[in-house]
Amino acid sequence: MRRIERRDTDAALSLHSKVFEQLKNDILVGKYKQGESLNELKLSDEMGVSRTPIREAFRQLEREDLVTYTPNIGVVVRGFSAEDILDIYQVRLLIEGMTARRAAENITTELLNEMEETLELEKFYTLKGDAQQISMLDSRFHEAIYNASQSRMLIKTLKTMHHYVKHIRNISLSNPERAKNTYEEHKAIYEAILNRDRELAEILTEQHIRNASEYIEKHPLLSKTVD
Amino acid sequence: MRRIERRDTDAALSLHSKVFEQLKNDILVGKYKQGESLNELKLSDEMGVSRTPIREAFRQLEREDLVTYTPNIGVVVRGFSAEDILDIYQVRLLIEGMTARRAAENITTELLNEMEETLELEKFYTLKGDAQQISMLDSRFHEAIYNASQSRMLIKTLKTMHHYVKHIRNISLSNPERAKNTYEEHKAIYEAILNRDRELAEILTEQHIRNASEYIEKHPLLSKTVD
DNA sequence: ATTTTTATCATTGTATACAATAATACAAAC
DNA sequence: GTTTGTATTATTGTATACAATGATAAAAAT
Repeated sequence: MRRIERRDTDAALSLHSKVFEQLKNDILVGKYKQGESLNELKLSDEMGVSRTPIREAFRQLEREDLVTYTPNIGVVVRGFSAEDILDIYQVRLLIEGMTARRAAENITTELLNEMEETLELEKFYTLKGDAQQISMLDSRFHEAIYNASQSRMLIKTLKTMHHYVKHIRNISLSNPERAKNTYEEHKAIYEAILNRDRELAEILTEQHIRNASEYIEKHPLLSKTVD
Repeated sequence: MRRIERRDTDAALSLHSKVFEQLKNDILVGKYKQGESLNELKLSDEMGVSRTPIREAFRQLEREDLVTYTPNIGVVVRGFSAEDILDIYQVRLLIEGMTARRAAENITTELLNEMEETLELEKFYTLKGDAQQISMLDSRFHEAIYNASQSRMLIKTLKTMHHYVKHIRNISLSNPERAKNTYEEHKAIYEAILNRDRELAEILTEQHIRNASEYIEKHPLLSKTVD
């Protein structure tokens, strides 16, 4: 039983936001399995909060497509399948290239610095072999590109998919060779964006996604259903 | 033990769902303008419900990117700009073609019938010149393709964008010539999917989006900020 | 034994009460 | 006049109470 507590560091966040993050994570790591229905009273008891923030989190999970909701019955977990993962990479392949192109056009110096710093840290932890940190930095790198694209729809779409991607990445980046390749590919993309080379940024990004996708397809843990 | 089935005719929507639909619509038609903050108590008073369903609707609007939320302060309307509209059509151009391709591969007879019926009605109302109905049927046509694609991410992404698109369509389809062209283009796409011609379905859909986009760009009402 | 009905319980839906935080107005200090 | 501090008010955040609906089990009817 995990209780949600207010600490000084996250005092700004409201309970319903924390409940949302918690439930999202729990679903993604498989604590709640596909088809399982979530009970408001039980959850509020476990988390030490009332039903109100639980319900508000449910409405968010519903919009993020992580649960399905039926009036007077409640929410059941959707989880995601191997097909969903392939789906995500197909869609990413389609739109992340364009996002990188837009980033090359519109990126601010602030975000360029953010990317540079992220890359340096990524290099450091890749040498060190810290998969957890690498995965986190990978996310930061990609999100910087999303934000740089200046496209509201691309940002929203990619960020929504991203919480699925993060989960997958945790597995694929535990392979040191894939981690090293990822760093090299990121570096090349960064330089293309730095040089405002739209065409190259797009091509390299597409290749990067394709590589990640191919790695996943042949990975035994990920080619099977993940719920 | 008798199995109890839930018919979809007895919609019995919960209040928070209705509040969500209402607020979404109000934002899209411009009742609440960009930057305007939404007051829970005021809204619950106006709508004759308590704050609870209002807040739950807020959490949904937040996830749909229609408002921005700040803890302890509340939500403010995001609205959408001319750039956002161009954004939407650029992203649609990128992914609806692929969606149609997938639909051609995976569509069920049930959805084919749905498309056919939609098209017939569209023809009827186009001749009649009922812009309201045409717009609704246009949405139905595209959503049938989304659903046929069997891709969870494509469905989610496109449907999320779709509520913006619907609003734009209401304006562009009031032009009888554009309405007629739209019908012809839909019919061609339908036949490509019916014949399981992936390539053609993709190409025609891309062209269809491109046409719609071009019409919008030169439309005086839509080339300016719409909030 | 099976089905139907009825009663009971569990769970969700909504309203309201209270707590915590932010916004505002006003007064005091400089 | 501007700024700072403080009291007041408005608004959001959460918990709880009650209502409505669905699920379940027992009883009655066939």
